[in-house]
Amino acid sequence: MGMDCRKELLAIYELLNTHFGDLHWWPADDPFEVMVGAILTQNTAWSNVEKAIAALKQRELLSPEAMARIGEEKLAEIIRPSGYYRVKAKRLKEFIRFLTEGYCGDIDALCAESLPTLREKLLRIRGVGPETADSILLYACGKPVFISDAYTQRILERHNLIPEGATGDRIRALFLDHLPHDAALFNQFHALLVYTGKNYCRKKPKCMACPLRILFQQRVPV
DNA sequence: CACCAGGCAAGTA
DNA sequence: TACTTGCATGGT
Repeated sequence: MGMDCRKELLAIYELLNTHFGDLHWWPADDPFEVMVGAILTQNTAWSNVEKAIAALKQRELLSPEAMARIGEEKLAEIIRPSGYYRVKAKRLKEFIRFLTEGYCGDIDALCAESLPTLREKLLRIRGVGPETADSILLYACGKPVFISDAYTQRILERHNLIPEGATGDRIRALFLDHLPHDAALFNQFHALLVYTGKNYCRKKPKCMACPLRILFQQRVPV
């Protein structure tokens, strides 16, 4: 990334935002659904998560109280379409225990915590890593955090904006250090990067044909 | 058929 | 610290 990081990042944002418009993410009816979705979508296509969410809704299990009551094995079968269903049932249970024991299942009480405190607490839960924690913080609680994910890394690497193999922490710090801490900005920025990232394949050769290559190189110095 | 998807934890060296 | 592996369904 060049010397004026802020300008380059904002240039990318403006470019994508103008091109794709407001994507209004996260797709969910309420904050608890965001939290569940954040766990279910780990390394999984969102279309599969939708099936699991629908199954939970149909059984009226999409609340902290209901999900606390149901058995882990039973829960696993219901979320089966989302993949890794035994692991994810355990992770959901861990999260519910955290929410119940720490906040009596009260989402507002959870979100009332300060950003740094809540982030640390979320990261201590088995099954909640940086991306899941940040997704919950931003999209469920409205906290101003930037979410770094596989797409963010791939896009920035592919356009030589960051060195190869940069960690998620470094990438997140890049955005946090150079952009205003604005939840609305981070919300839309991450949405745009995920939306854009779907056009990128893992391996470079194929990706070089991606339609957004031109778009980036017109405006973004490398 | 192969490859991939909005990760994470546990094990190994 | 820095890799490797298991976890699993569903779409292209």
